[in-house]
Amino acid sequence: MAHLDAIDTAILKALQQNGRISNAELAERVGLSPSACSRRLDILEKSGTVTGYHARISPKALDYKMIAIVHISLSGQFAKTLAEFEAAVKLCPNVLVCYLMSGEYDYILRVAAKDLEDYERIHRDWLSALPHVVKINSSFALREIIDRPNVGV
Amino acid sequence: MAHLDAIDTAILKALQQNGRISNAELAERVGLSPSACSRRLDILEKSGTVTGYHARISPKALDYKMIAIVHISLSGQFAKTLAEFEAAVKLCPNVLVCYLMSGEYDYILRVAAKDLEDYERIHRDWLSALPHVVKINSSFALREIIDRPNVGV
DNA sequence: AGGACGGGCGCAATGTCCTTGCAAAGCCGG
DNA sequence: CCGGCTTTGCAAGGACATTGCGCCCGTCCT
Repeated sequence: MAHLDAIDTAILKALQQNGRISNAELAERVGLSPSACSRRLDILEKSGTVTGYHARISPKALDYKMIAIVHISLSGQFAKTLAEFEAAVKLCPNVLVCYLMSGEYDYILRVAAKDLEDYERIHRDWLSALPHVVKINSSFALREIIDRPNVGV
Repeated sequence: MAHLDAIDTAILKALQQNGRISNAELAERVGLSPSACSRRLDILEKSGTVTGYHARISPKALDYKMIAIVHISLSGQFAKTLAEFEAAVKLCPNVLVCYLMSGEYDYILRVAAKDLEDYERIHRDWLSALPHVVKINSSFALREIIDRPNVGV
């Protein structure tokens, strides 16, 4: 992942906002010929600077109407304890985000569910089954105020 | 936003995973001719089912190395209080996610910062300036375990 | 039951776009 | 000042997106 100049940054910004823009328009927007732009983007992708392109789907369309924020504490902080927990949590497809945190709880999760009944199932079959957990605290999102894909977009 | 059949769902799933796939390959993947696929996608976009396409950039490349989770309590739950807070929080570009929550705190925020100094600036200039706030609790992500763009991908 | 209607499909054509080779221009170090 | 490296713009060939058109199938109404 080499150094990024102003044009690279412009390419990344444009694709953050519209990831399905054509290469021709992207080139025009950053002030480059299409071929040069395509080659730069190719480098950005292969170097891992661009990690992927994803469509954002209206959650209602997919029937995931519910977001839960789950705080979890483990029974210890040994590397093995953390590793086992993390390996297990990665298997749950409803967990969108998981961070190891500073502060009162060890992990914070963002979980998507179709409804309360679905969340009850996820909680029972997945979250409660995670290893080394000593405390789970679920809160539910009442309303989404902001959900930006990236900083400053 | 009309009803989605199996092919629509397949289109959405494919574009969730790779939002820059060509229409030709998308069509092949869902078992449709390119023209039919293009027309379906057009409908999905215009109906608001697909809300956008976004490149995912390695946070390190953009120098945002730090994620903070911020819990906030307000001085009341009146609609006007909430509305004023929400209007203000939307203006901060570093706030990636904001939910109105059930539970102990009123809002939960996910904030991106370049480093601790940058976060201190955001906290001072933005978060502390939000109206009606009576309590702010910041925790920092030590490590990212999962960050999925969508459910089940 | 039969015909009219409409939604959705595939095919084909045209215009646009992506990609790769190539030569020239810029940049840096020796 | 020169040689090598990088990156650019241009051109060509092949792939792709889009739109019109005719067809098929399911539905509704008589």
